[in-house]
This record gives sequence, C-alpha cells and structure tokens, in this order.
Amino acid sequence: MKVLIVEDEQYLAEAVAQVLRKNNFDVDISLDGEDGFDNALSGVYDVILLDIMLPKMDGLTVLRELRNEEIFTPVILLTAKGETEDKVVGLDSGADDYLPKPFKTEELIARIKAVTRRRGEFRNEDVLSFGDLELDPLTFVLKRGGEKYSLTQKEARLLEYLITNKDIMLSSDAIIEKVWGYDSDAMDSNVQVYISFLRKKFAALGSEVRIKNIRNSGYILEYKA
Amino acid sequence: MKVLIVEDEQYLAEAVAQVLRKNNFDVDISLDGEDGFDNALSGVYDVILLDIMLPKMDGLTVLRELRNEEIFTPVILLTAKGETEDKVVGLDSGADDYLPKPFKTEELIARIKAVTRRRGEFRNEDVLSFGDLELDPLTFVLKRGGEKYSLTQKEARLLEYLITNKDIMLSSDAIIEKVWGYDSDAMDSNVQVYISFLRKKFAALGSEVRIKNIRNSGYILEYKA
DNA sequence: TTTGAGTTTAAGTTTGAATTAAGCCGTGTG
DNA sequence: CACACGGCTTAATTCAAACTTAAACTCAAA
Repeated sequence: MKVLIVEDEQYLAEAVAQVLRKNNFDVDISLDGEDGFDNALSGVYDVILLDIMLPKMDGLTVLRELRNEEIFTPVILLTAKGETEDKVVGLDSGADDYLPKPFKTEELIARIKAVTRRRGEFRNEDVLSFGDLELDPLTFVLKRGGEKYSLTQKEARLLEYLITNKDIMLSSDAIIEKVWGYDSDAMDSNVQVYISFLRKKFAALGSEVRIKNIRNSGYILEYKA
Repeated sequence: MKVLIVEDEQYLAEAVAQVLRKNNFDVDISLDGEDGFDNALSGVYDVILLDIMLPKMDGLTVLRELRNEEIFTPVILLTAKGETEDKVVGLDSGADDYLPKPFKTEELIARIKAVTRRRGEFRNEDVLSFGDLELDPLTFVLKRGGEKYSLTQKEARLLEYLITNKDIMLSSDAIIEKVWGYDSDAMDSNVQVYISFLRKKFAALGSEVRIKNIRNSGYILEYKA
C-alpha cells in the first residue's frame, strides 16, 4: 500500500513515515505543496496525507488541482487545531477525511484503512442512511423516498455524527467537539438550535426518525414506525 | 473525578491542583516519575497529567511502563515548548493528548473533559439484565423482548442499583444514599414514589419482574416465571 | 456595495423530571 | 373490632433544561 505524506515539518513527516513503514506501508514524503502535487499526479498512491499549511502551494490548492486533473486518490487532510473552517472547506473540496493534529497513529492507520476500503467497495456510494432517511454527506442532501431536502453544512455534519453513532448517546459537549471543532467555544444552545433545525426538516419530509433528548445527558437517534 | 498530576515543579503543580480543585476535581500530586508511576498503578485516577521532564523516571517512560502494566488511564502530556519531537513520540507511546506549557487552565479543563468523555464514548454497551428485563444505564432505556420504555434518570439509577444488588435486600436509607446521594435529605416517601413508577413501567411491559417490599426492612428484586 | 445563505446569539416559551403532599389500602396489634 | 402504621398511588407543584423563534452577525458572491 503506497502512501504519500505532504508535510513541511520534516521531523513530523519522518516520524509518521516510520510508524507507517512499520505497518507495512510504502511511504514517500514531499516537503512542500508543489512537490507533493507533482508526486501525486503520478496516481500511484493509494492514499495521500496532506497538510494544509504548506510552502509553495497550500494543501487545499493541491487538492483542488489534483481533482481538476482527474486524480481521485483518497486524501486525508492533516489539520492543525484551530483550522476548523479549513476542515469544512477541505471536505467540500474533495478530501475523503481529515485528521486534526495531534493524532494517534492507530487512528491514522484506521482512517487510512477506512478511506481505502471505502474506495475499493463503493467508490461513489457513501450515502449514510438511518430509518427512512438518507444523507449524502458530500452534497448535504437529505432524502426520504423521492423527496429531497438540502441541509446546510452544520446540519449535515450534525446528522452525520448522529447517524454514524446511532446507538450511542451523544452529549452536547461531544457534539460540539465533533461538529464545531475541538477549540470551538460554541455553547449548548447552538446544538439545541441545530437539533431543532434538523427536527423541522425531518418533519417536513414526513420522516419517522426522531432525535431523542435524554435530560442532562445528550441526544440519540430513534426510528420507529 | 480523580486527577493525578506528575510534575516536578512543585509550585506549578500546586497552582494547577488548586484550580482543578476549585472545579470539583479530586487532585493528587507526584513530584517525580517513580512516585507518579506508583500512584498511577493504582488505577483509581480518571486522568493523569504527565510532565515529560521528570526526576528519577521521565514521563514517556512512565507512560510506556503504565501501558505495559495494562493501565489505560487517559494521559495528557504536559510538554515544554520546543518539545515537538516529544509530542509525536508521546502520542505514539499511548498518550491521549498533549498540552504545551504554558497553558490556560480553561484549556486544560476542556481537554480533561474531552479525554475522559472519549473514553466513555467507546465504552462497550454494558447492558444490565434481570429476569426478562434489560436496562441500558446510559440511555435509560428499559427493554423487554422487542418492547422498549424510556426511564428517567432517577428511575434508571434506582433500577440499576436494584439489579446490581439483586440478591441483597436494600433499605430505603441505602437507596437514598446511593441514588439520591449521601448528602441528600430526600425522604422514604421519595423512594416509594420511584418504586411505584418502576412497577408501573414493568407492568406496562408485561414483565414478570417484581419489586418486593419487606416490611420495615427494604426492597428486593424478584423474578418468577 | 449590496445581498443573502448560513450561523450565532439572545429572549421568551414549553416541557417534564423530581419533589411534595394528600389520601387510600392492607396488615398486625391492642 | 378499630385504628395506627407502613407502604402504595395519584395529583399538584416547581423549576431548570430543552425548545423555538427571531433578530443580529458574518462572509463570500454578485
């Protein structure tokens, strides 16, 4: 499995490379955006780990240019904390995942596997579904039967988080960390507002999916006919 | 919430401890690596704040040894600035987060919460069961066969206490101490009310589980087929 | 510069969990 | 027998959490 790391902090790149090599990955490193772009163009990599802050060409530009060139190698963005907006922009511009620094290597490996597996299996079809609803986390389109509804980014990411943890109760804090970002100072009321938005859109679609609140604890998805 | 601070700068350790105590944390301090390791071995802490530069045994060694000993208490590394290398190595050796010094106490608290919560998230569904009933103590959902019922927090905690002591008779006083808290001034009538609520919900589910009262003594769960 | 979608903040309202209070029932005792 | 006590249930109250709505703000696109 070939991995390209595009990361200007040489030490960090080497450290990650070392760990990956121990796990039988074949790793190359680019220290700036241009070099990374050139390497990635070859299309030989199974996955690209892409830093956002890079000399010569920033990561998001690299990503966009690659997709322009019809290179659809899976990309995992490495975001420094505080780049919350970048996360969103990144996913929007065609990244497959992002990983906030610092990260555990197990998590990195898990995501690499997830991202490559996904590609192998369904390429296009990573639609999330729960009950009678379907969410396309890339286009933020929510469907029920034939009817569609457009969600905003926040709504979509909140719903995505709820669906991917459908059996787990999620606290407001956990939701804020995941949807608003690690360093966000968003308050519970934000979550409340967006939960409310989602419920309204569920109702508009006539869905049987409910977002249940558990007092003093959190939220969980429910579906019953 | 019990926190262990392993930090050789005594004044810094005390300062942090003081702030944490104000936030209702129960804080212990170790001033060198060996002592920290010994304390951490007890496994009673919910999170460990670990300095890297330490007398007798450095933080990373402490961490590695702990993981060797199957102690998986979440660890937040405290790194002096410029210890970038340590960050990576540290995360690789099983730390859950790192925090560069100097840090704001709000941030420390936020990370402690994040790290302990994460642990809670992927804790496996430890569903309690008794007779024909199942209780998820996280979501307060009570099940019998396919049918579900939502309990309130108090109901769930009362039932949890009853189930985990299914062979023991529990006095009202014991129940109050456990469910309402040792400093509560709740009365027996309170317990009665909640016992009644539970029985009603058992009946609604058609369960064969009974809560038996023993006059002047207490309550105990019964199941008869 | 204006516009508007998306998001955040803030205010007012609703909900329901927890408590309290009141009355009923059954059992054991004088 | 009756009446007192422990236990049970239901009804009324309370108050913080959760919800909704609307207005304010932000920022990118026109």
